[in-house]
Amino acid sequence: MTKAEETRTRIIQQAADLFNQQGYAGASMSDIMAATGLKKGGIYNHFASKDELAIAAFDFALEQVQKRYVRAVKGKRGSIARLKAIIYTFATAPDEVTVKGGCPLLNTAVESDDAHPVLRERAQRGMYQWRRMVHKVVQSGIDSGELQPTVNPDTVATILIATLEGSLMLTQLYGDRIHLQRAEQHLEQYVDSLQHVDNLKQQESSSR
Amino acid sequence: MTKAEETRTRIIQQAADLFNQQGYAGASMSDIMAATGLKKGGIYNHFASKDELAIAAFDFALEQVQKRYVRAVKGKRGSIARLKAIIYTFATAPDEVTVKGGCPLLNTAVESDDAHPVLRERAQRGMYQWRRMVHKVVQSGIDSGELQPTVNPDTVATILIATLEGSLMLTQLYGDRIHLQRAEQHLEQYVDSLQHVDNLKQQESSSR
DNA sequence: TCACAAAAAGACCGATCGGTTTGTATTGGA
DNA sequence: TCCAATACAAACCGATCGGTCTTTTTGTGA
Repeated sequence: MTKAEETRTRIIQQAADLFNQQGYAGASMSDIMAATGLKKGGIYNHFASKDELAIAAFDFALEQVQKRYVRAVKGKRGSIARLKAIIYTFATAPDEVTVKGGCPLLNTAVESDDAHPVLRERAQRGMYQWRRMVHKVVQSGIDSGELQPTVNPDTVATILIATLEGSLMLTQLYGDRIHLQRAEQHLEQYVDSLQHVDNLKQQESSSR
Repeated sequence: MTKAEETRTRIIQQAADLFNQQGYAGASMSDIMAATGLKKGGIYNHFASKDELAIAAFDFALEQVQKRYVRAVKGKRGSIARLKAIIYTFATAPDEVTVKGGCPLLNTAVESDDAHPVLRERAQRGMYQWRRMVHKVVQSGIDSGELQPTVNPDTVATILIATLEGSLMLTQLYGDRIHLQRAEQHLEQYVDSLQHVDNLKQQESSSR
């Protein structure tokens, strides 16, 4: 990696933190200059505009987050175990050093309600990928007979993501992890309730 | 109501919409001038600063939202019915004309993650009041024997609010109410599961 | 090692930010 | 009805916004 590429990624990392914490409108180029230690010329040499940097920063932040889930799911077998791995991964996200300021998907989705259609579309796509991941895990569980055939994968995805994102918001608002922990426990029960009755005999053997 | 008071509340209403849609940092005084049709002098005659207006707008938006819940809960008897009324009230919030741009609590909580401590504290207090409302309904249900004594009111509050707020975020992100509807259905089942076993015989009679 | 391309600094730009001041309608009570 | 209070408009303010351009510094391949 050449020096220029190093600088570019350094800018992206710092900007990702700032945008995630203060929002796109709330973080100024001056803030990014202060965080990176670079002057305007240095930054605009790598990015044509604030928009371009914001998009690169969002993509970076999302990639960091997604990597954790792919890793967590790969390490488990069975859809129940994988769903629980996703829940656990989200619940322990605040411990990670990756990107500060909470879930970039939630933050961007809420801020770009109205303004900034490009970021909004980015958030939609990122959320869709997450939904699809949950969907696939659930569907394979149904196909293998591990989950009840009446389970709706789309509904599971909505409930899982909504509860996790909502409880993360509460945890961040109060600076108290209890909300995320309650959601984690509740969702584990919920996931267990999707289990096919024939498989219930083995239920107590599952753990992290 | 004198003319001045009328103007003041008109500014607050318009500003509440703008701040809720674009965020505190994203909505400028010029935006508010354009929305109200007033010039700077006209606005600053009623509010000392953008901050003061933002706080007044948040308080107004929150009050509008809270009124709906108080009304919904008052119209029902029994904790199960009341919890379902809260869920239904939230799920149908997008239909209301009150304040545009989603839940002011969620928006403010997410944006004021880091910046703007005053609004953050306002959001904390507003969220606390909502949590307390759910808590009281659950507690009274436990006391009356309608709900299982092992139910934790704090946990119910967290799950309810997190799932609703999270699914609202999804609904807003995609412009699709299906997420809010799934959350509504899921939470109704969840609320039913809190019911004391002795009362299960009457369960099918409950509705909106 | 040297020369050249690329990276970063620094000065500068118009527009817009939140906010103030001063002048002018408008309102409402006597 | 008239006048004082006040609501509002209009012009103005320094600071900061995102962005450009020129100059200087720095990294790098021949």
